[in-house]
Amino acid sequence: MGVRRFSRILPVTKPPVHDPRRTLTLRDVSEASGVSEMTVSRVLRNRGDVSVATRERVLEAARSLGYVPNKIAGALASQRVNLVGVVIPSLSNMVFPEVLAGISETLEDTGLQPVVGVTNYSPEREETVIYEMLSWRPSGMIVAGLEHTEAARAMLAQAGIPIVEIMDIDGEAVDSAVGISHRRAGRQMAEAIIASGYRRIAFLGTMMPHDHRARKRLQGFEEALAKAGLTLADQEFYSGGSALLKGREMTEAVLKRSPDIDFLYYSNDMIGAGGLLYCLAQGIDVPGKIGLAGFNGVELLDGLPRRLATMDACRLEIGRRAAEIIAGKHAGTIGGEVIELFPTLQAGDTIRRA
Amino acid sequence: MGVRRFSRILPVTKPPVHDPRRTLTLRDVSEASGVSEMTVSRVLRNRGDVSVATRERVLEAARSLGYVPNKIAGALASQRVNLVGVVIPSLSNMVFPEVLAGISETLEDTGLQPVVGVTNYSPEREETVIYEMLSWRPSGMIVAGLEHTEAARAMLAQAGIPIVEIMDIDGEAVDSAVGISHRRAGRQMAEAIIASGYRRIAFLGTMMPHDHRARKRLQGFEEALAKAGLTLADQEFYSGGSALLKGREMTEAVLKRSPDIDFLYYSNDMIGAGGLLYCLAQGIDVPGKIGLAGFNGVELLDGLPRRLATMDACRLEIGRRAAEIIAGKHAGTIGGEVIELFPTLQAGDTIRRA
DNA sequence: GTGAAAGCGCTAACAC
DNA sequence: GTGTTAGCGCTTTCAC
Repeated sequence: MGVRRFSRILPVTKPPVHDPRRTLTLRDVSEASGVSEMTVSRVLRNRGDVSVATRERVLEAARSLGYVPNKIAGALASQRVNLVGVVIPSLSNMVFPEVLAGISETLEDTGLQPVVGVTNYSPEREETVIYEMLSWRPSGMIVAGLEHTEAARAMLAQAGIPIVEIMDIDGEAVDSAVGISHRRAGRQMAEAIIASGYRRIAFLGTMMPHDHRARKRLQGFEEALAKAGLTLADQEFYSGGSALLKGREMTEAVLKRSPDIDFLYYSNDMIGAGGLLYCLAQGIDVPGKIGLAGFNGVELLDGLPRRLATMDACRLEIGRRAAEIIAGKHAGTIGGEVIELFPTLQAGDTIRRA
Repeated sequence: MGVRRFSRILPVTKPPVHDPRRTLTLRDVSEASGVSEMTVSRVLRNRGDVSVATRERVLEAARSLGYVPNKIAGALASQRVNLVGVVIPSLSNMVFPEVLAGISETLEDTGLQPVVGVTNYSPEREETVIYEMLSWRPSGMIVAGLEHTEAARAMLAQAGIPIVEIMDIDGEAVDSAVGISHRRAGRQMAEAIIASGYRRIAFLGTMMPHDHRARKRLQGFEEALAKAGLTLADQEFYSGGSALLKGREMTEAVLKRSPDIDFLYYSNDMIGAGGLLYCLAQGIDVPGKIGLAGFNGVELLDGLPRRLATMDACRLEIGRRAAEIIAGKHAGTIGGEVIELFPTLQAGDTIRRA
């Protein structure tokens, strides 16, 4: 962004607010209310029987002092931490916020709180994030993907808490897993495309060595092509920048280079949307002359002039199921669960009816 | 999403992995290495002088055991927590992930870690999130917006740590603040629009009673209109659903209802983009017959057939500055800073040149 | 360069 | 129903 910015520091109009004074403790509430620390603790946690009178006195004291319990001390003493670590590669891909939404929603009435860590698709960064999270002794961990460093896998396996790897099931899980088979998804899309009569098929995707799920989709896609005696007619990769714009640019590049292409398979909906806008602007007959498909089923597609073919990645459901496993809602099981979800192919308006 | 899904639970192929055994402690490392707990602690924190030999022995023991330090105990003992609470209204509005990126980037080499909480634009939820976060005794808090419940303000003020309210500076900050004046932003956009000769101006926005910043922009916008002797010719509000789609629908509704409208001001870029796509599809002369403008400067706009006029909200910069304040990089100040950033108006291709 | 003792602020377990 | 005691696993401080 080559945008110039100006800033000024306004004069301080009031005294500094955060004098690092000692924060309040149970003892303070105890003294203010004339009730023992232990009973104060009970009131504040709604544990055990406390007379209404004492309870009121304690709550009043706590409220008027502005007491906020120290969970660090509480967690150390009780050996319980109401935190669930969630490790994802990115927040700018809307897929992950949606998974998070599913997790939060399900965790809401369990007293558990998700804590998010972002890895930017870097295995080393992931290892660090996992280490940092485990050092807070969370009640469970939800980690995107099945591919981790040796050390990360070892730490997770050692942690003694439920671990759920999400999004993908094509591989070996540390403990539990909830996701779809991306390889199968790629295969299915290829089969649908071939069945609709397309033959000169190109792939356009991200150049991210660590996006294993995109890689597996492409792999499955090529497997199905091979079974039909086909190979990819062209490929184009990108990294960084506005996905929508990259989609336009890559599409233009591919169509200029290989004018006889009749199908464009994108590794995600955002670049697919860019490609769709480009084709429409060029007056290309979609899906007559050229068909298009993406992956993810993102909400954005609803607003486009034509509905891009895609596959729903079951994001919300994945989040929910993973959270349920952590919350121990699957009675009778103690880890080791693998839940496969099955995405639906939405043909939209960019694949010819077979 | 009316998508059917199927799932099955695959048979467990391996023994459950997370038997909740006791996790390792410093003592375990101490015993395994034959070095005192204290020295082990020093090695693991790189504190004080330790002989190379002992250091090696300790690290080897820790590594082979797979020891992960317990930060809960560490934090309690040292009274230091390397966490920074970040409270934002939403993750699905790309604005906030970008602010987060700025925060993470700046915090990276300070040893501080951001922990994110999401409020869904609910003041009560915000109060809860703030309470929960403060109970972990973070080193600082970054909170979106200046409007909070009484209790939330009180807690923040009491916490004894640096508090930075971000995004907005039109109001009273608890401690420090970094943001732009949304009222001024609305005013500026209105002035630009009027200067370009538009007169029949409509507003299209979210119906979110707690989106104070959108409200302030509209307010500033109307002020500037009034100064020019104008009032809004029409308005339309929405909530929920795909913003891009809503943008199309709202635009259609407004243009049908008020055919003489010559400008559409959107409260965010996403609905603005939907409106733009609608106008282009209808063959409306943009910006000749109708002008359009949004707010935020989102990356997505780069991929659209035409560049929507917008104002950059300085998201990355806001994140960076806020993090710098928390990290204590503004030497000589102890809170109470207010940093105003000045967004740039990007006229794009959807406002007539004056 | 290394170790021993005390205690961070809470809660589990038990007494009364 | 309420209080007392003993830690939780580290780090601080001070001694050696």
